[in-house]
Amino acid sequence: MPWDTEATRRRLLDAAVEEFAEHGPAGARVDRVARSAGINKERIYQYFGDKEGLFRAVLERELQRLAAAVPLTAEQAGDLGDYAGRLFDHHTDHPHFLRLLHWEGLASGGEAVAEAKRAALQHDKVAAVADAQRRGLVTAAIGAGQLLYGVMALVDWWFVAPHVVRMTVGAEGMDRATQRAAVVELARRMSAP
Amino acid sequence: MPWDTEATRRRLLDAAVEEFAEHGPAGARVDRVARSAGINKERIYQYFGDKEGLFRAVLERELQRLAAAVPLTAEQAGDLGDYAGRLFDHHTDHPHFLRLLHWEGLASGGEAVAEAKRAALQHDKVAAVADAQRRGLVTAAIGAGQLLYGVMALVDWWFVAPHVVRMTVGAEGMDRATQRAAVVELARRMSAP
DNA sequence: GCAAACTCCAACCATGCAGTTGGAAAATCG
DNA sequence: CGATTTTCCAACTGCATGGTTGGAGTTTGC
Repeated sequence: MPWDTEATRRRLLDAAVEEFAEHGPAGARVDRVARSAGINKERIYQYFGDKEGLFRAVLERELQRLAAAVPLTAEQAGDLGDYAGRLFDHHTDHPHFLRLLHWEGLASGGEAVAEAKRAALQHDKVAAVADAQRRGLVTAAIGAGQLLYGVMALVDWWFVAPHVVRMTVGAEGMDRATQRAAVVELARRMSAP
Repeated sequence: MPWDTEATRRRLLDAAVEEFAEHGPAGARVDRVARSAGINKERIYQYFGDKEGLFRAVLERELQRLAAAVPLTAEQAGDLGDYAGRLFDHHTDHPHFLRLLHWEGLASGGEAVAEAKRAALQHDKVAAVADAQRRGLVTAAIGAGQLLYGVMALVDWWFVAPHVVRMTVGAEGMDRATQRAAVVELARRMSAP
């Protein structure tokens, strides 16, 4: 039977996403990742260097997926409510990502994973919003960066602070459809010209 | 020299706030808390039971401080932009709290610290917003709970995902005054009738 | 077909860390 | 003052965990 190193890698990453999303960089256990992937622990160190390297690899893969799944072109920037909805949907389908992102934000003090690349990507989105502002589709009362910030904040918080949400809107307000509608509406109102 | 157990307790809590805010429940080191407080580690276990107990004590104290510092009465709920600004100011002055809150959200799966008490407090705020809606000061197009959610999300994200913010608005957009103005404006637009 | 290079694993190691213990100094109570 | 209780601490323990090693099986290049 031939080696399938790519599959080994992927299985490790799949297990690692779960583990890191659940427990964060500090709480994650390398042994658990290996066991859950059915691969020997030593492979992790061979492929990814150390625990932090594994975390970076995991996060980069998820970042790539998000960027591919939820674009924001100049056309699309005209309706930020729609963008908020699409973002919300992606996070609903891939609940790991936002947790990873916020573990990263809380844990890492210095430079972010793939900072330059991500900054460039964000910059493009801000430019798209600025374009929509110029065309009068979106309010120009606030900076484009700040508007984009607002949309991200509105979408993300459900996933990042679910316990506060629960205490605020109650169990009945935790329904995904209701949340989605609220986010879209809030984003629209925020960005209306 | 007489004992001052209250001071011991307080010094431990002060050191623990720093430690937990910086490293989170999993990354925090009990030894470090004790050393930084200049108190023996064993005291922590005597006073707070275990590491988790210490975390709970820390969080409860900060929650109390926030509740006292940034109220939301029915009168005040008429201007959610103002509330957002006050909230922003408190978090700027006490940067530990939001980090603790989000470590809690990410780490703990089950019940939140002092859940019942906090839920009641949030409920009061939601009621205040609902009242403002009835008086026509705030939009009724969205539920009161969802509106409050929006304000919290807008305010908190600066502190919780600073790395993403940095990549989005650039170093020049990280200025506190600019951020505050943006939050207030966004909250106003969101909640305008 | 054989040697070098690569994949994989079980067992091992060192250390960092949450939690404990035994006892000394200080306060309290009679 | 003496007995008892409480505060405090240095030193210890046991274990979980990140990271390593030596070697056996597998593929590839010549």
